[in-house]
Amino acid sequence: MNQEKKHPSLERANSRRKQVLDAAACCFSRHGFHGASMAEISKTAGMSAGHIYNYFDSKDAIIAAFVEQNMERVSNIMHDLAQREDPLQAMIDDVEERVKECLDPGIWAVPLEIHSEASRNPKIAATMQAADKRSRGQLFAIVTAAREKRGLPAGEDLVEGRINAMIAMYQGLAVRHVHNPGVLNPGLVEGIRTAMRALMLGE
Amino acid sequence: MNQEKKHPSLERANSRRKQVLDAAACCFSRHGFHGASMAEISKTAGMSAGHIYNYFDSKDAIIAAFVEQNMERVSNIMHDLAQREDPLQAMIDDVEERVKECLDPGIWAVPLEIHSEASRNPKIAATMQAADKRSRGQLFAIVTAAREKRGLPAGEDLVEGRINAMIAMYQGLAVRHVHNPGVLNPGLVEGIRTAMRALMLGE
Amino acid sequence: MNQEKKHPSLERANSRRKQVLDAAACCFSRHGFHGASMAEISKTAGMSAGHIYNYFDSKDAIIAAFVEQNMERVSNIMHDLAQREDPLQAMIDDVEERVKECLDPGIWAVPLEIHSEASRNPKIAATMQAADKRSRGQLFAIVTAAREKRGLPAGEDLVEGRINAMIAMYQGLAVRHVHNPGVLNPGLVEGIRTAMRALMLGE
Amino acid sequence: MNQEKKHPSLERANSRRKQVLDAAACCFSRHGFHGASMAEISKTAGMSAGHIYNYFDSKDAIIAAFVEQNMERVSNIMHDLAQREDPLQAMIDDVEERVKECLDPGIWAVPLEIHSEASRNPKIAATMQAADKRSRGQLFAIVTAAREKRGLPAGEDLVEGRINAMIAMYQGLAVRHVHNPGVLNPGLVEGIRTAMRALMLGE
DNA sequence: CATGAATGAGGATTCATTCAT
DNA sequence: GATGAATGAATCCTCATTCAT
Repeated sequence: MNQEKKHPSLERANSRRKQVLDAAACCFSRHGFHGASMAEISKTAGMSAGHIYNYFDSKDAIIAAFVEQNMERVSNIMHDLAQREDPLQAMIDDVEERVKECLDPGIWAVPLEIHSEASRNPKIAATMQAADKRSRGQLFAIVTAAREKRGLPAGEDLVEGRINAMIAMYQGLAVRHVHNPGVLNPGLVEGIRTAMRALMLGE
Repeated sequence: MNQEKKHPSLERANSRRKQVLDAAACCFSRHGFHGASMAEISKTAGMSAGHIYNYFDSKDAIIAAFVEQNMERVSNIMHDLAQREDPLQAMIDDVEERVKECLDPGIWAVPLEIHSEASRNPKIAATMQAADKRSRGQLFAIVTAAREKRGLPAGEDLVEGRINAMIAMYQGLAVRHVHNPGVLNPGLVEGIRTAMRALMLGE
Repeated sequence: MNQEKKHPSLERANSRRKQVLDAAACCFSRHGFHGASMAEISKTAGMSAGHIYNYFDSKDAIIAAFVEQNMERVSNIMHDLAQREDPLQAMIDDVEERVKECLDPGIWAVPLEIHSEASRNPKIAATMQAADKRSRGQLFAIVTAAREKRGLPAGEDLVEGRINAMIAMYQGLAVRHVHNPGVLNPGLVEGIRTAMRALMLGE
Repeated sequence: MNQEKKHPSLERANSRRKQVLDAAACCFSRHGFHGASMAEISKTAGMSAGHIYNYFDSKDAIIAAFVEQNMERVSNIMHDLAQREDPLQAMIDDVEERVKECLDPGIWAVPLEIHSEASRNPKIAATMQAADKRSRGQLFAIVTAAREKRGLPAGEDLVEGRINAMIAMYQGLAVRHVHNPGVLNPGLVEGIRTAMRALMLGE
């Protein structure tokens, strides 16, 4: 992999890579993965098309880098959540913040493209599934423990089902938002919170 | 639109169109909209690439046909729902059926692709937004009436927010499933139902 | 050749052929030879695309038919000219009529297309060259005789050169007119006549 | 326009553009605009088909470049003519040179194709008409002045009509030559000169 | 490190032509 | 006779990728 090619100055290399990733994020969210040409990305990144290949093996490799980036971000959220005194309540309290994240194109528009891209790129799909599994695992542990602590039913199927419902809701939100800017109506946060309360704290 | 070109035998024409649509659904769900070439679709449909253009103006027109197809399907669901004696309860009772529909690749895998495609195709985006708006409107009327009948709070924002939460959940389910085949664990339906109960019947 | 295929009713066949040729003339003059599809021609002719092939072997054969049609028309003009008492004077007197013919799109637009088509179709080119040669030959005889009768110089090179200059002028007129509708300004006929007088009657 | 895309080495870019233009001229004159494929042009130009698009937006753009090229050439001729002491006599003296230019396929064969293409490409047509108008305007001024100087009638209609006759003759020459290689018989130049003399110097 | 010229495979689309009915 | 469904080759054009400089 070129990504592991030795670049004399690791610092400069990382800066360049970030430059490319940022430019790509911008282009992808505007025109989609297939719609954004390497030419456009290179222009946005302020470097020549050819030079990008010194940092990424291929266009696919760029999206792979996103998946990893995203994985890390989610993992951090999980970690923070685990630190909270009452994770379940925290998830409910944080609904507004989380919803706004979902509706922030800068953050979520690209992941949507990634989902879509995963359809046709098995390698991306595998990476994504792994990341997804890991996140669910983290959540599972957190939720199970928290529910047990509260004396709520915490069967494996039950917890897993609720987690999946929750993730679906958030991801669905992101998906919908891309082309339905009106989703963020005043009642949305309350609606999500209502569902979250039932999912997390309900019998 | 070629779709409106006169084909002497309406029957045959519709059969051909369906043939193409089915093949396209298959190819799109396997390789995505851009990843599926007309050559592949035509081979799957069992007809020449050129001939497809007798029924669809362009590749884009094929996806547009999906949107309409889907629109109709959703509209039917709404209509049926409106007929039910207790629509809210019905939505909860039908969760399993609805969830399975969402997870049926034949039905939903394509819509994910559609969302993604809408990012770069304004025409598709417009069609989708219109369809979406219409569905939400139908749902809104049904839910508002049903909640009022039960004496539940039915403020505009509240109802709209819950409907959006619900739709997000279902759409998210479809999204997730594409690359997380394990979603359909035994607790999922119960999880969704829990959320639905809260959203529809909760104060 | 299909053109020689036996059609039970020769009458009907000829009517059909004319139908196609007329439609083709219309389509060619609007969109050019390549720009006019068989589908368009068939629609204009009021018969199915496939059926045209019962009368013409190919699209090329249609244009070939034009060349012959045109050949005949020109040949008739020559013949009429030869009958005139004073052909040279007649050519000068008829300038206006001839110029208007050149500027009548219905008559000349297609021949321009034919010229253009001949560039890439050697068969057409050969037919055209033959037709052209024949016309020039007829003209040559007429002009030589008439000049001799008047006691004007009538050397082979001289006559041929003047005939070529004259044909060029008329053909150029047709060419120019297609996209320069303003050519027909009040002085044009006089200009052409001035040139014609010099070419035909000049020493 | 890609033609205005920045190419660091203007020199190389122009060389490449010329390479393409030359190849295209060759291919167009052999097979016509539609008959010449980009593949053929690129092979003739000695570069890949894709690369041509770095210099020309489209096949159409190539023909547009010809029109401009030709416009410039004609404009130069006009300019030179205006400098001559006796432009009218100059036009007569230069007939041979001009005729040979018309019959040089490298120069004129393409314009015939252009005329034909203009039929279906309004953009090309507009460019051509503008160029044509400009040339006629230049000629008009030159001829009017020269005729007045000589005391010859120089009414607007008269001059315009003669100019049109003259241009038609030259353009027709080009047209004819494409498929009538024999036009350049020994008397042709004299024939044209005879006509020119009458048009320019005749009462 | 950096450029951008150059490649060439691959895509959507069109259309003359054929043939079963 | 007449249709139009069906074919498939050919066309223009795009774009990820390579490589000489």
